[in-house]
Amino acid sequence: MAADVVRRARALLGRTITGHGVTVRITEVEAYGGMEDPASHAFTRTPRSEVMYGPAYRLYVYRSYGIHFCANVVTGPTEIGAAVLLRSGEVVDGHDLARLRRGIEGRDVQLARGPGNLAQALGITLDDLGTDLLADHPDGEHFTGVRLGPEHRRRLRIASGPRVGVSKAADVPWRFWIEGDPTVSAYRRSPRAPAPPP
DNA sequence: CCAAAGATCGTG
DNA sequence: ACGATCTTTGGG
Repeated sequence: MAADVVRRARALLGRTITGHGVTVRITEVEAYGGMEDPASHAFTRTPRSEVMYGPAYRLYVYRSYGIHFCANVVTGPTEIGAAVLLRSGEVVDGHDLARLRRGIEGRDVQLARGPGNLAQALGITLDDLGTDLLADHPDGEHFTGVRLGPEHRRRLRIASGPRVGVSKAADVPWRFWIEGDPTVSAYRRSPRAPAPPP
């Protein structure tokens, strides 16, 4: 369970995800342990988080601070509610569209840096809630949905640390990123979290 | 019914 | 350090 979502979180690093014409290589993620994890939206079962209890590799999307969307990969098993928040990525295709959606030019490392920015670059909204991220699509036509790319093969140097922005379980080191990658976001502790241990 | 919180981000 | 912005959640 806990080990499972962590393993799947780490396995998402280096893998690509395509959203509505933009593809990113995932460089930073956070694991959330579902009903056992006080920081998870699935800690208490509510309508919002219902898809988290469903089958693995579906998309869980929520609105953050009324402003952004955040995209998560549900990791199963069903009824547990575990999921992985996609925090940052490197845009590898659809740069123009990503720049347009983000309203910035130039600094491409910032196109999908941070979960709100990543979802925006991929064009992910609540309309995409529940999407099967592994469903294959007929090729030949331009694909406009959301899908994960093939599993990443090579070994990566992975670093870890506490999750960003959570007020509960604030010191659980379930944030994972590709060491040294410039697209990884900065750590920010929640102001509501209790003081860190010495 | 109402109040509060929130897995953020850009600016100052 | 702060505000934007709004949905969801939980308490009374």
